[in-house]
Amino acid sequence: MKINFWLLDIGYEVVEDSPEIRLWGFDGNGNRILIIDQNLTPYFYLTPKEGNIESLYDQITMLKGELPYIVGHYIVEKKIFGKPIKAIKVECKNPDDLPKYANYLKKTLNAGSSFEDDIRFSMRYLIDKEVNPCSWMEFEVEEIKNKNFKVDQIYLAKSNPKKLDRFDLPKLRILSFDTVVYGVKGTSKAAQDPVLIISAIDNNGVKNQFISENKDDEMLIKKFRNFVNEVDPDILVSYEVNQVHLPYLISRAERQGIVFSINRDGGIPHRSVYGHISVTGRANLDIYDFYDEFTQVKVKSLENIAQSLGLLKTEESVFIDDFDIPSFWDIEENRHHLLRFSETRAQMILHISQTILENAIQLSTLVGLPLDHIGTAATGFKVEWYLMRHAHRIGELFPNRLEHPYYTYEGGLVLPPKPGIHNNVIVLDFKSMYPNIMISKNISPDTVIQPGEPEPPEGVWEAPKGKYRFRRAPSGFYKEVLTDLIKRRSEVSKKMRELKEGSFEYRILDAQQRAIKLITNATYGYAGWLGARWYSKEVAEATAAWGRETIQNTIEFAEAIGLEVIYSDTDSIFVVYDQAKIEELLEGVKNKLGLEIKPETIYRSILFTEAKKRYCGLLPDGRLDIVGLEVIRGDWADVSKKVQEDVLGIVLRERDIKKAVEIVKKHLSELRERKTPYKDLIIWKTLTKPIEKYKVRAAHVQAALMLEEAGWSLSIGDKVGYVITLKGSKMYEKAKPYNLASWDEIDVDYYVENQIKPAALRILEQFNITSEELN
DNA sequence: TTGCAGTGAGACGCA
DNA sequence: TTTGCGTCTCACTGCAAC
Repeated sequence: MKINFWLLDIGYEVVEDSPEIRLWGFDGNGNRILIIDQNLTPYFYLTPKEGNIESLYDQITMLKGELPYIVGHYIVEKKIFGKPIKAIKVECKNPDDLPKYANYLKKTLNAGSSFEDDIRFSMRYLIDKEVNPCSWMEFEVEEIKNKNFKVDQIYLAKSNPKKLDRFDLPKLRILSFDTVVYGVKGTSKAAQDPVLIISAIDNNGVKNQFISENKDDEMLIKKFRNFVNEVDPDILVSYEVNQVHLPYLISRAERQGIVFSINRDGGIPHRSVYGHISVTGRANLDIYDFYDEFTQVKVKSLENIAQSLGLLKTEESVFIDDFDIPSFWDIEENRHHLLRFSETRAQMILHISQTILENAIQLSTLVGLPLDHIGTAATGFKVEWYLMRHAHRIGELFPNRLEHPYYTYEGGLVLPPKPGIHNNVIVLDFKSMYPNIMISKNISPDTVIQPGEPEPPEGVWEAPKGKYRFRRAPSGFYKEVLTDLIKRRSEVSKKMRELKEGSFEYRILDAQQRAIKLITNATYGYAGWLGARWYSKEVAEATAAWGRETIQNTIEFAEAIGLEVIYSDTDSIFVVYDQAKIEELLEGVKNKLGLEIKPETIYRSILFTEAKKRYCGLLPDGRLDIVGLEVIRGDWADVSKKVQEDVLGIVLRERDIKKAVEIVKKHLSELRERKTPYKDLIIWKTLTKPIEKYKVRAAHVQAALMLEEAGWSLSIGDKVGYVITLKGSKMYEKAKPYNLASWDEIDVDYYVENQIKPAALRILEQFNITSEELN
């Protein structure tokens, strides 16, 4: 029989010596189903050291008796960096041992290289069968019974999947949960600290709260496990679920001999690639992994993200810090606050997940990674999986990751700005400059002409300063991929224009075009990444060089026709508005450079200091567009950021320097009178390496040490919040974690001289205001 | 010992 | 575990002056 199928999760098992792919998802009627596909044999490729493919083939034939795990081998025509080569496809029984087999054959047979032995079998399946997760396909299947999986139906695949033109989403059951753990000193430890509360809520309004009895969490964990299985969510979501909640629950369960079986195959969640925790048959999403979607939130916490999305109502904002949990739990009449707090968190997680999910699903479909890997896979890998799919279609072998020497090259061009306030300034942007350059110059690892190599008959594109050459034809790997991406994005945008903004289809397409844009724009960076399979310094460097040349020419042209250029950074120029001349510029750039430049923002006025990459513009609707300045930096105390924002507002909207000075003074006297909220004094900084690796003593590292002493365990990527106290003279001596200090210890002078004044003067110095005038 | 100029580490943001 | 460009603060070093 034929069925429609929407893929949610993929895995594989080796059953009785032969591998099977397990596809978890939905049929066309909304049933949760499992399709088992046994129609793929694991394999890798082998190439001979010197040209003689037949002899390598024969050697393998002769070895076959000794190597029962090799089930087949064939000579195939492939390409590597565009060059045709012959390779041997070696098929094996067990997918987990491919690298081992490949190495053995390389050693014994003195073969040259192996390829694709490091591709996980489930990814192999997705690529080879051209299956995209989170999308619809058609399968010829046969129903099977007698397998103990938590699904409505189980089928055996009888055909290869066929892509369907169907874009709706099945009705996904999303379960959000939050755990509260008891811990007297610092970070909770599974060995001693019990789980107090688990709050769970699904997108149908089903909710439950599990509470420990006298800090015994055995029943709580069992009940939660049963609840998950009962609700049977397709998507499990929480905040820090991969690093904190699930590992903790698993570890607590293990200690008490509870089988924490919440997987659809009856198993226990396990750690998988990219540090993510896999719950077989479901997609486990961690809001924490979708950091980049909330760049405006500087200190990433669930509450801050919720607030930025307008999900946090003031009456709900009972916020309880980790270190306050015991006091709320131990005092019976306060306990309801804790219960309410946890429930609110579960609700916030559910809300946030719905905004994330649309983008994640489209990204998953586009790059071909399963939904639960989308958050955890770094950008470079997302690009790479996308490229690998394309490579497979055109018979290109996936290059192995090689060691490359560290190499830097010149990047984008940044012009020093003209300081002061300018009126009516327009920003002109090159749209996707790097991808378009890569297309127009056919820049790709497989089109590079090596030095000394003769020019091909089709001719070459020569990068600025004659550094690199790229053949004009045929089209290279990157050009094909990027052309296709750009074409797809413009098709999606075209469809969107016919739809009502905010409609379901519109939102899906919007998420789609965002996914495409992400991959398109990351391709240049990918090419310059040392870890990339398709790394090419020629590609990265030449693209940047042509980029500089492009913007340079644009600036010169703008100035030649009498436009005043205020500033320029990489692919944008800021000019004083003059309609006729701007039209001339757009036309000229299009004709001369073959690239499109588009008017972007118009500022009523804009303020620059001498510094590059920092400015503040006043938008037509009266909002401030602040770029690079302290206001939008996460490593300044809120009090300084507020002062600077106030100053910018007055300076740009009212042009009243005196008033701006007064407002600074007002903030300073509030601080001196200790009226400034304590939390506005906290400075947050990230630990970017293990504490012992730091070469100089820094304030946030010292604060981190104090936290560790007090029982917290910190890891790379954690933000440390500290305040500057009166004790000591060096900054690192004066710093103290904010939760271990209080207002009385604050060094007011530091906040005056090193926080508020510098932030305010950054702007006011432009108007000759000195530090003394702020006293 | 103090002051200070120069250098580098470290964090974060822009395109 | 996408790139380079850039700002800014503070620690550290070495040297001169006290």
